[in-house]
Amino acid sequence: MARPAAKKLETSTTLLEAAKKVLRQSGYAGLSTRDVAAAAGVPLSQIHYHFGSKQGLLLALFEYLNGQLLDRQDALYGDKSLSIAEQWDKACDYLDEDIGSGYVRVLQELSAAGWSDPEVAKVVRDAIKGWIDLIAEVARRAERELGGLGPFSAEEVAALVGSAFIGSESHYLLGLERRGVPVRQALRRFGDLIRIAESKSSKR
Amino acid sequence: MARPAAKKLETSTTLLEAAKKVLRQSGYAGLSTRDVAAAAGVPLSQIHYHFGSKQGLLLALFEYLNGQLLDRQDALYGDKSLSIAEQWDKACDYLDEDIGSGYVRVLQELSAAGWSDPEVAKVVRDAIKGWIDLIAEVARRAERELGGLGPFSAEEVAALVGSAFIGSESHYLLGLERRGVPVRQALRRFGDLIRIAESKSSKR
DNA sequence: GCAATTTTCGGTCGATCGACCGATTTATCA
DNA sequence: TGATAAATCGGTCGATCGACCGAAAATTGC
Repeated sequence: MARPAAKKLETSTTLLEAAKKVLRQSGYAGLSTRDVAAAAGVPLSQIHYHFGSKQGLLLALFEYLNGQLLDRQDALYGDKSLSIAEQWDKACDYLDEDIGSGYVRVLQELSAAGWSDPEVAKVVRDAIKGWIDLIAEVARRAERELGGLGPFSAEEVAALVGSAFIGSESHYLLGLERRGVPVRQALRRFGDLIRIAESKSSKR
Repeated sequence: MARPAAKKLETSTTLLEAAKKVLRQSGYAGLSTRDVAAAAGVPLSQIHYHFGSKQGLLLALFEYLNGQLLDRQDALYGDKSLSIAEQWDKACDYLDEDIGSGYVRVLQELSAAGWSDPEVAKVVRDAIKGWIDLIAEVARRAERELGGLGPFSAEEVAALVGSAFIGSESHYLLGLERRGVPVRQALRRFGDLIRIAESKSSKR
């Protein structure tokens, strides 16, 4: 019954890191508690002791990873000295970084797991909703500074940008980029569009 | 011998339809050969007889569904009487239709399965690559008729549009739309942008 | 009508899964 | 130090998985 919070940093954190590693390598379908325990070098029963269940481990993993990213996000969107185009470029840098670290794979796997598991869906959805809200804020700033967003509302721009990034991740994981589809290049090009709009509005 | 002659449907087709149904309801993680066989009303061993393995069933399922969609796609992109904005609207209609029929769920589940399974990835990737190539053609047409695509190449536009649609599907499956993120509404709004560009170019 | 082939069927195998248990060790604090 | 709780450990349970088998039935070709 005892379900302590991560007090002894060692084992529970080791398990989360191991779960991340296994999820990167084998995906959600190939993720077994035994694999995670083996990767962590601890007995199987430790998973249920620390996280209660396999699902508990996954939810804890997502919050663990998301916590690592929150500071980064706040730093990006809180820095008012950056132009919107510079913020966009930075977001693209983050995507490259997250692909390299394997976080994208984990996020997409958990997202897919959410399609079947309402509890997982809630956690992932809330996180992505948070990101989209941040994007909407930037879009509202762009609306003010650049003079409108064409036919789009700020919320619609945020939904589109969020979809484009998530879809790009999916395409990348499928290997489309290596097959000639310029996924990330196209995302970065969008920064040029913002730059054009910014130079127009500054000349006004 | 009063056997129902009307229900002489091929067993393999029955199995594919059953697999589609199970995949819609339980996702890839919850897809077992026994569930499929039960949903189809045939013995388990029929799956391995007709498709060799579980993976063989999945690959056949994707090609089965994709074949149903190919005619529709060709009809959309082959109809030169439609304006680009009308083509966009129709694509949005198709998305609604595919969400309703459950095809989106199946496609996304198979796509996710491809992240771990190279053979599944190849089939899904080739199909999506085909769609993106079609979009690129439309983008080239837009480039000619509307006078350029801003900083984007046709291939980049295709990559962005493809990502946006796939990402929208993922967001929809997560339930983000019901939480106030205007996913499909934003996609449709993009048609307005095309209409603006078309009216400008016609006035030229 | 008969032989060859295709298809259907029930049953079972070995492997793996998540979960759980009791016993043992380690850490915490009076 | 001794008592109490937290944490670790090996082992095992029932369930489910994909795959496979040989026999039976249906279909096809001659």
